[in-house]
Formats: sequence, structure tokens, C-alpha cells
Amino acid sequence: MITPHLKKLRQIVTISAEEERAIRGLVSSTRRIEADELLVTAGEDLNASHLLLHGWLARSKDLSEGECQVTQLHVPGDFADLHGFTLKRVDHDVKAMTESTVAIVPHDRIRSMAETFPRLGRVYWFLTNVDGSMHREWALSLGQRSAISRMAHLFCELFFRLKAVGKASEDGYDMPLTQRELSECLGLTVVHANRTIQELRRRGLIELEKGRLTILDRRGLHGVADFDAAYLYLERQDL
Amino acid sequence: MITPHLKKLRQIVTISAEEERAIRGLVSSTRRIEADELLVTAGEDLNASHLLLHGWLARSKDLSEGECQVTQLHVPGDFADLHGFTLKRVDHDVKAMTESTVAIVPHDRIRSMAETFPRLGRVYWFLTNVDGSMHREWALSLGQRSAISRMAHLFCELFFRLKAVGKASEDGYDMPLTQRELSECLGLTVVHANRTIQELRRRGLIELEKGRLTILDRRGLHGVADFDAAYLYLERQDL
DNA sequence: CGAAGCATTGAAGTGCGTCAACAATCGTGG
DNA sequence: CCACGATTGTTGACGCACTTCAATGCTTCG
Repeated sequence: MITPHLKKLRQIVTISAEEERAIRGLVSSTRRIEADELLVTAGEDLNASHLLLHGWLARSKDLSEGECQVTQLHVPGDFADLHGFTLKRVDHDVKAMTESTVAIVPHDRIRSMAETFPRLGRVYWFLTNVDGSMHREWALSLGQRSAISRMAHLFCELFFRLKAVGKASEDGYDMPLTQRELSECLGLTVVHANRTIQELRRRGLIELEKGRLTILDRRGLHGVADFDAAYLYLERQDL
Repeated sequence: MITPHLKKLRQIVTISAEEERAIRGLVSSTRRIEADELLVTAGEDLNASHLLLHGWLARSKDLSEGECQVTQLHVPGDFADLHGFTLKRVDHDVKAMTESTVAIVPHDRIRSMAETFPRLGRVYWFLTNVDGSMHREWALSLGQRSAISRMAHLFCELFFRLKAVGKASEDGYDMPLTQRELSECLGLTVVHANRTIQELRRRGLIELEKGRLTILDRRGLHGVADFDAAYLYLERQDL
């Protein structure tokens, strides 16, 4: 059930059988949510975090006038709001981009796991710090990259992250986001997101249709994006 | 010496005498660095983190063409790279905006402190999660706010953060950043940053000269910024 | 006193936004 | 199975916020 999460962890650190039991013991129950449903609302009190088992989620923030910015996307194996363990209330919404299933992880279980297995505590601290690293890369995108470079960069990031949980093939992956949702990740209008995708197609870098992204020229896409996967910290860590 | 840091912590949680000793024991030495010097370089291996005692630092990332984005500013009391404790190598530079003094905190000391005082471990985990929250707010700024709103928002954020360590007065604070550095925080060109500051002045919201920011109309500045301090998590926490 | 960095200004350009219409696709119910 | 409305994708015309380039004064400091 939490297989993608364990798969992701095991690429970073070795997990003993005992630790695996502790991790599996974190989950109290699961919950299914529909596309567009809010899983967490900004400001609400939390006593559990959500581990994504199936589907895609997004963290998003709104301005009072209604403009929406997605600050991170989540794919299976990700914790959508592990930082809620220490923050208790979170500064953003978590919404479902597709119909999804999440595992509910009560905070008191994380706490006792971290006290029993300090190394696992550091592993989960590490995961929230990788979230921070992704946020910084997105800030770099939003502040300095052009629309086409931002779009390319997002496609590259998702490719690496999905590959890490076995959800990408060599040439692409299933992409359930609409152009509106992509535009909310990239700080663009829908219209310009559309033109940007067309330009990526025209340059022969990608194909995107019927919920599937095909990367035709990975080298070229990385070039446009100025992409370097180091900020994802996918390789083995000593924690 | 680490007074601003303890002052900041004590607004969040109560610190016992024993815990205070542990915190003071984190510091192995101090280091002074000149303005514009790099304290940490993206990708280098770290075995210590840096607690800022005096001065201002910035986390910044560059594109290969040279465009620079500052992803966070640091004021006294902040850890500039506490996330390096778990990441080991960091995805950004840390550079000095002014002449500064930092305390060197070896990672093995953080580790043993977190194992001896699990609650302090959570407090420091919390601090890195607040960094994440600030990153998300900056992403919202960069993606959705106009230039003037972004600038106003940054001034508001710094006011609250400096007040928390006793470095702001009721009407403003010392602002050592040049317009170029401000523009790097906000994803603007220097020229437009200049025009944006002038517009804030013209509206009677701020004064800015000789390294001092005076907030003439806090209500008005918050309005332009669409500012809500909740994302800074400055109030008391139960950790 | 001169050089270097910083702030300011003007003029012109452009990447992306806005508005509006239409086409394609999808989900749903009859 | 088709009809229907709703959502999503696409296109064109036009506008504007911000950029670019270039020049000038202002400050600081050796």
C-alpha cells in the first residue's frame, strides 16, 4: 500500500525490517478524495499528515483577489504536508488534482517513531528539507526563467520524480494536469501556457495529448530548462 | 552572543536552563565575513551549519546565463543553512549582504543535541519548515503579485522578522540592501525596482534613504502587499 | 580628486496578459 | 446510442507591466 513511499525511501537510505515495520505502523487509515476536493485548508489545525498513495495533489496559495499559485506538486510516495507535523497549521491548501488516495499519518505516531528511531526522524526531516529545495528551484523559475524555460523545467522535474517511484517510462509519463493547472504552477495565464506548450511542440521537444506527456528530446528539454536534478536529492544519503 | 537566536526561540517555545546550555553548546567557533563574500557555495559538502549573529545574509541561486535569484534573506538569529544538517550539500549559495558574523555549528553537535533533547530536535525541524513556508510565500509573490506588491510584501516581512529579534523600531528598520539586491529578491530589474520604490514613496507608504527604511503607513503597506504574517509562525508553538 | 558603485531618468522594445470568440473533447442523462 | 452542456484547448487582436539600453548625477572612499 505504501509501496511507492518505501521505494522512494530505499533509494535514499537503507531501511531495516524493523524500521520498515515502524514506517508501516505510521498509517492509521486511508482516505479517498475526488478531483478538485480540498484535503487540507490553509490555517486549519492538523494532527495528522497525508502520505499520497495514488493520484496527484498540489499545495496552493491564493491572493485575496483570487489569483492562485501552486507551490508544489505531489505524486505517489510523497508526503503532502509532513511539515504540518511541526507547523501544526499549514500556510497553504492541499488540493487533489486527480481522484486520489492518501494514507492518514497521525502526528503522535511520527513523534514516537522519531524518538524510537532517531535516524528515521532525520530521514523525514530530510524529506521536508528537499521540499524546501524544490521551493527554491521554483522561486528561481518564477523569478528568472522565461515561460518556455519554466514549462520545460517543470516537465523535467516531474520526469525525475515520477521515475523515482516507477511511474515514468523512458520516453515520458502520464500527465493528468490541465493547462489551467499547469499555468497555476508556473505563474502564467492559461492562454500563455497554451502558447508555450505549442512552442515546445513546435521545437520538437515534447508531445502532450490525452493525458500523456512524451519527451521527444530529453537533452533539448534540459537545455531549454537549464535543468540540473541535483536539487531533488534523489541519490543515496548518509543520514 | 547567540542572544538574538535565543530571543527568537523563546518567542516560540519555552527553553529550560538545561536546554539553553545545550543550545549554547552547539557553537564551536565564530567567523567574520566581509560583504559580498560567499559563506557557502552551492554543491559543496557541509559538516556544519551557520547561525547568523550579526549582519545580513542571503540564499541565492543562479541560472547558467548568470541571472541571480535570492530565495531568502537572513537577519540575526536565523540559521542560514540549518537544512544542510540533513541535506549535507546545499542547492544554493549563501552570501553576505553586509559584513557579518556567524557562529559555526557542527552537524554532529546538532545530531547529539536532537537525540538528547528530542523536543529541541523538533524545534529545529520546525525552523526549517518555517523557511519552507517563507519560500512558498515568495513563490506566491513571484508568481502572482505585481512589482509594487512584491516590494511592499518584502518590506512587511522584514519588519516582522526584525521586530522578533529586537532590530526594528515602531516606524521602520535599518535596510542595508542596495536596489540591485532588492531586485534580485523580487525577480525584477534594478531599473524597475527603482521605479517601484519611487511609487511606494509617492504613495506616502515608505521612506527609504541612507540605509534606513521608514514605514509611513503600515496599514497601507499591508494593503498593497496583501500581507498576512501567519506564514512566519512567530507566535507560540506547542512542539 | 578621481574612480567605482549606486540611484535616477528617458525612450523604446517585448514577453506575457487580457478579452473575446470558437473548436474540440468529455461526461452525463435521456 | 446520441444529444447536450460544461470543461478544456486554441486562436487572434490588442494592451501593458516590465525590460533593455543608455546616459547622467550622486555618493563614497581610497
